[in-house]
Amino acid sequence: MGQNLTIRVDPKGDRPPSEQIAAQVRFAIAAGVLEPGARLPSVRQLAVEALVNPNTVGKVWRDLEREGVLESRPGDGVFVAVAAPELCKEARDRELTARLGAWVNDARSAGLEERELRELFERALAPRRLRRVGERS
Amino acid sequence: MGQNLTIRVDPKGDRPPSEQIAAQVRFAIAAGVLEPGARLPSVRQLAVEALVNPNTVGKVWRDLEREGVLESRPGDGVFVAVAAPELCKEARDRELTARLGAWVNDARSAGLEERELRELFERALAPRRLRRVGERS
DNA sequence: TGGGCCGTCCTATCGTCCTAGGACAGTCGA
DNA sequence: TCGACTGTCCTAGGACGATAGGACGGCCCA
Repeated sequence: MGQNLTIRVDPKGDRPPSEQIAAQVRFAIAAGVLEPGARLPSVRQLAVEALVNPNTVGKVWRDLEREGVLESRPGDGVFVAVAAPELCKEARDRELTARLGAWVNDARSAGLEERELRELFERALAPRRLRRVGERS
Repeated sequence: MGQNLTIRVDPKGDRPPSEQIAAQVRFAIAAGVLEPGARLPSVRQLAVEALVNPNTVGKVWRDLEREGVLESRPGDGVFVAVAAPELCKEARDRELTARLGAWVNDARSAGLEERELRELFERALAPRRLRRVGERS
């Protein structure tokens, strides 16, 4: 594994580009795609790839450094910190739990029963796959 | 059932107040809390309750009228349209499906296995115990 | 040593959304 | 008819984030 990282930004998304980039970097580290010591793309390079302003990328690098996820060496580049995987896994679990909790909350307030929640969940897990009877969970 | 409607707005939420109000109204209609013909609170009254500007509420009422969910009678009030439940149930299912799909997508890209997704889901349905994802007991 | 890349910082500008306050016409009941 | 309500519309302003462009010093290597 290592420097295989592609950042995709939707400028019209409901979350600002800087947050989208930060989330994707954190998830890549949590997933092990980016390991401690790995070099991240330069602000100018990623800005071209993701079609955003270099300042936007720079802001993300600085924010993530303050979190302890990245390590910036001016004149050299930014790198994944040693403690990053731990931090990112925690942040990932926190965020995914919160989002799913909000989803369940909203779905219930919209009048859906638990059975319907499970149905939607199974469909989300296998959107284009027919469920097989007795499939092992 | 009927006029039992409380709107809660988080001014610091990631979604703007107008969308929060619109979503809650749509969900209430889909859930049957608001039935066709029911009167909604006036822009000024709801603005006080939800701590937002009357213009913000007015914008929501107008947007929902363009969707066919509400019916505005100037000088009288706004009311739930006849076709609203159908529209809102469709919108609800569409939104919940999209959000859950994005969640599954994100969780997978963050390195979580299907088993862990199911764990998180079960915990979100019944948040009794607190245990980290993938932690061995 | 010089050139090229690196992150950082600064100011200014733009767009979007909500806020603010006022003005208007329609509706209803006393 | 009058007054109190209703939704609608208008302009102005502020908060926030992204954008734009430039300038600075650090690092590496030919």
